[in-house]
Amino acid sequence: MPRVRDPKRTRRKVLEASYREFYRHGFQGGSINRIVSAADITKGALFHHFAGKNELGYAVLDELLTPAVRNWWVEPLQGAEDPLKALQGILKRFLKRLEAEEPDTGFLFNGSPVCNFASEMSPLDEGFRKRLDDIYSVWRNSIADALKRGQATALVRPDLDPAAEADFLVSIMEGSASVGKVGQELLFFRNCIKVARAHLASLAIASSS
Amino acid sequence: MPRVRDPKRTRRKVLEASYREFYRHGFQGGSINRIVSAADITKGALFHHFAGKNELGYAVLDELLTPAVRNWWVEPLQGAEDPLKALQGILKRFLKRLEAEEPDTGFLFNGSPVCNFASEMSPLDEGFRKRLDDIYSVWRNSIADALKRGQATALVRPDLDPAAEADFLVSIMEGSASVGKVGQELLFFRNCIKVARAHLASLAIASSS
DNA sequence: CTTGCAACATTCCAGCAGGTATGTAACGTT
DNA sequence: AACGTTACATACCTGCTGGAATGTTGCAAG
Repeated sequence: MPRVRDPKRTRRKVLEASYREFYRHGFQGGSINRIVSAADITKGALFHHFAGKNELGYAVLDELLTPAVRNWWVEPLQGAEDPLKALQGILKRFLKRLEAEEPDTGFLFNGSPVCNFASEMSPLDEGFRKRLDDIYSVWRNSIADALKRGQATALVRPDLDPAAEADFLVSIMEGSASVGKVGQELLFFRNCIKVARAHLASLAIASSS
Repeated sequence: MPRVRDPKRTRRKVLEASYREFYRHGFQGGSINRIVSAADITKGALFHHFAGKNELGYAVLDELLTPAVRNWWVEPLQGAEDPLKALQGILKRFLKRLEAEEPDTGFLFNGSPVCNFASEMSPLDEGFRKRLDDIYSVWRNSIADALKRGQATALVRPDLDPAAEADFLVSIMEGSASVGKVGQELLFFRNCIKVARAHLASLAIASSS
């Protein structure tokens, strides 16, 4: 019997336990029973807050992963005057985080949460596909818009296609996460980021100063 | 009862049906029962040829996906005198294949088979991780070696890191497959390949001819 | 011609999956 | 203080999963 009632907190616990479970075992491989015991609640509580496993996955995407993308990419980019510098900064920040995280629970071992959902569920369920499409659209648009602004202020080469560059960059991020988790070595990520940063540098208008 | 006995053929049928099943539903989401009925055999036959579900997945990696990577990347690269031209050719060939495939069964909807296995299973099972690590190592080494040869013959800029470039390229291929399958539009792949080809072009030694 | 094993086919099963039905206690409302 | 609703808790259920056990038949060697 519940000693104290705190629906917001309960919902949060379920959501975060679900995130960890799905991150580790995948969505289909993730177990409701394990989520329940990890969150230290009961199945009745879970199904009171969420209609089913799919809705639980949707909520993880909507309420945890979408904000994470906003935090990592959208916000840093929309406030920046030099988009290329901002992108370089994001990559640097990302690498620092990789170096700081402990094994087994982080990016280096489990890859990108968004990409994992996308790989597994987007061909299987339209609800997942739609939400993932939204996430990637926001992500890509934030980069493309920043590059466009950079072109307008003569910081970025005018001959390149901002949308194509954005697609390319997101692919690099998600691809390196998926491939890198197999080898589980930081060097792989360092390599990808090194080349990506050189590529970014080549997008600037060559200044003759 | 079996009318004709053809163990090689039976094994092949199981293997290919398993590949399709795992490609569509993932490994954990893939069902042995569906494989059995799709291959039009019985469960006894399947377990006669394969010790369990994991071994079946291993066999798909070893006998189907490893050869595919060799065919698409290793062989074209090891016989080429100009590695950059060869890489451009592979990208062209890949795009042609994307344009030719029918919906729902192909790359555009289901992504890269190797990457799907990697995303889902490499953190969960060491047998999978090891095999996937081998596949990616072969892939990356074939690119890195080709670039090194290009440096030796003064076709590729000497200041770049072949291993890092290889890691970067593989990430692009796998990343675009994972992200692109969400949107299911050819334009995304065209964009990625366009930028990738421009990047490849920038790796050549600037000829003043 | 039989004998033996490989190549299947058939049947069955324990376990866990997601989900439901129902019960009960906390808590805001009037 | 009585009531109704929200927020849980407990127990249970059906379906499917991977896999084991056992049965049967083709086929090649001796």
